[in-house]
Amino acid sequence: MVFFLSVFASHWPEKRKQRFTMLTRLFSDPSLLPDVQKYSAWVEDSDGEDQKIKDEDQDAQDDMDASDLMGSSRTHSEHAGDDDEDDDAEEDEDGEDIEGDRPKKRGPKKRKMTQARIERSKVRRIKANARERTRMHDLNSALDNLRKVVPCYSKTQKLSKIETLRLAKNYIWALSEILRSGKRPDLVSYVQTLCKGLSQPTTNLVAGCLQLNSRNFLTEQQCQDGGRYSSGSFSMHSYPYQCARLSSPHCQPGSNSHPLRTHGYCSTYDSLYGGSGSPEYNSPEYEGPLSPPLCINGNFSLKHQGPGSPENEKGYHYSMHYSGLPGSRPTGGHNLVFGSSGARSGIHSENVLPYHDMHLHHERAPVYDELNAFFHN
DNA sequence: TAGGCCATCTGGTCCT
DNA sequence: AGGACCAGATGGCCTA
Repeated sequence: MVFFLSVFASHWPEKRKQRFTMLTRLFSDPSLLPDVQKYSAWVEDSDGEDQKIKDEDQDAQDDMDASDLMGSSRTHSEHAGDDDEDDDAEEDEDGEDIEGDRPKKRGPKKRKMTQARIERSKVRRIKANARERTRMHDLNSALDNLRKVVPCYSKTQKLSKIETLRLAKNYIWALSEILRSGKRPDLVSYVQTLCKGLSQPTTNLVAGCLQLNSRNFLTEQQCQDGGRYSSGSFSMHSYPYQCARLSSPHCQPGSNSHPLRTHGYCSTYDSLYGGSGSPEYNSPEYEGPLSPPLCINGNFSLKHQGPGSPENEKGYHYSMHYSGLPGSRPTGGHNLVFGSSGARSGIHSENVLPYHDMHLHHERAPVYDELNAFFHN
């Protein structure tokens, strides 16, 4: 309390703010009533004329009605705000006193807070907190799933939420551009697109994941920041990328051959195009599947979700599918990377994981049939 | 130590 | 009345 007094006394605007917070908290917890009393005393001491707060605090002690405690704590917030307004009036308008004319309390008449109501309110608040936690956990779980399907997934060094969303947006954009143009993008443009709007660390990370020194493109990228994406973002350079084995050594669990494997990363582009990962890289920190388990024809899969996962519980489906041709081997639909055939792009069907390795339990979506048809034609 | 990120609590609002 | 969603506040943790 001494601390509060000293702080409040030395920082008046901050004091008002904290008083507001303090009020709302005090009034939301009857167990803090003693503090309410202290607070009231302090208000009297510090404000002198501010009798209103004290009176209302006393009311809180006497009545403790439900609206003060829970759902309609706004009433007290308003009063706190009113107090602020009064303070402002006292400070800014030098004594324009409207307090006397103002009714003490607005809105519907408050109902008496019985002990039972207090208890119900507490229980309601606890349940609401639990629901909110669950909701946020579900949200985070979904975000984790998103992290797994954007480039540069790592369990050990996760992208932040905002960066994950940005990268996902860019990733969708990049894939859309690929589908729209039907052309293989050059790596630089690909990375540029992925890194639009990302922070510098994430940009470096993505670039690193894609085995590209970010300095090679950062300047250009930054020049483009704030501008519109150009349809020419993906040019027609013929990079000799090949669709590496998605099970390539440096991306295999336990293989640890990628430099970024020190952070548990593996890149999509690297996987798809046969990055320069060299076998000497070793890291023991691989902890999960590559991100994303995707071939550029739009098929990707998520790690198998247990029956208890929120998505499964709620019947969500990530419709990433095996898209093999009828009668073909299951891997047939995966050997296309920015090209119309595996031969043309230097891809062979053995360069991708077997169907059962990559796609555990996904359904088939018409859109991917269309995409496959597009790439096959 | 400042700043970023995150989890949690909380109250408001809307809807059923 | 209660649940879902949202945003603000807060404190902890981590890193440059």
